[in-house]
Amino acid sequence: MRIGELAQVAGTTAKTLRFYEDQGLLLPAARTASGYRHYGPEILARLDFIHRGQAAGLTLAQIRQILQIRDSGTAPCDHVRELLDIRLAEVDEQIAELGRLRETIGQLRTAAEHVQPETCQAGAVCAYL
Amino acid sequence: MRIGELAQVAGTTAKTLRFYEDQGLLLPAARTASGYRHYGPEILARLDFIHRGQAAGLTLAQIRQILQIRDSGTAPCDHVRELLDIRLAEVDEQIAELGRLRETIGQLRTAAEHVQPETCQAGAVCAYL
DNA sequence: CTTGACCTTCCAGTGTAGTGGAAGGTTGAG
DNA sequence: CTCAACCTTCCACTACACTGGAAGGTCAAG
Repeated sequence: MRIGELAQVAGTTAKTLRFYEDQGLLLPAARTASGYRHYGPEILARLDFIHRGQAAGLTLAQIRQILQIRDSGTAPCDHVRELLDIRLAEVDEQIAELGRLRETIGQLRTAAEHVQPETCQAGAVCAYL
Repeated sequence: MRIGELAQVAGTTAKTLRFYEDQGLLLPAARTASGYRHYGPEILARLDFIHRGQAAGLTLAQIRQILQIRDSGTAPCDHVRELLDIRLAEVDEQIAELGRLRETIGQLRTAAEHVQPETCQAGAVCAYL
């Protein structure tokens, strides 16, 4: 499979595949005599893994780490569990923070509802933000 | 007030103040004969406004827009209300999305709990991600 | 008068995950 | 043989809000 075909099958772009290789997420592809990359179908599992990792909100750096453990011959189970725990805690924190932000903005918006333009004439930029 | 002093009083850095001026958030500061910026105390209300806007999750571009309306002599009330509404919807959407992500990751983590390393030996990168 | 803290401008880099485009080589169908 | 469609590398750029550092000018205390 050439890079464009793989990109189409995997639902990405040739540009992104080269980028992934560059970033160490894909091992350097085999080349034809003329320098074209060519791939076997087993690469699809790796790309699917990358996509699943992204769907779970892992960074490419984290995904690369898992792949490198895998490539070194070790099962990355423990590391993956650890990353999922970290990610879970991060998401919980983000949700909590956004909840607080929502509260703040909601209050500002409520206060802004009943303000007359005249009140805005003060020296401040805006009375209710 | 010189820029360093203002930065300290306002809880920011001189670098950031120059950046804000550059970005159009602060009007060009008056200069001394030798080229030093100097500020009156009224600048503090503007900086506080910028900080409140950031705390509400507005981008500097949005804050600049409000300030420019203000600077043009119009009360920015309507625009601020509109921005708060948009921001509220964005935050709600982000919270919803993070909730879905949390669900996904939680399920992956639960599934990963009871996996034996041997299961990882399959051709795939990782059985449970 | 010197020294150190302050100020000036300008250029470059941070992190994330790519995207855009130029310049040039290869492939395969007609 | 030609031509479009594909491939290659390399460099620059996106958004966001700054931050770092170089090179040089200014100010105030001692």
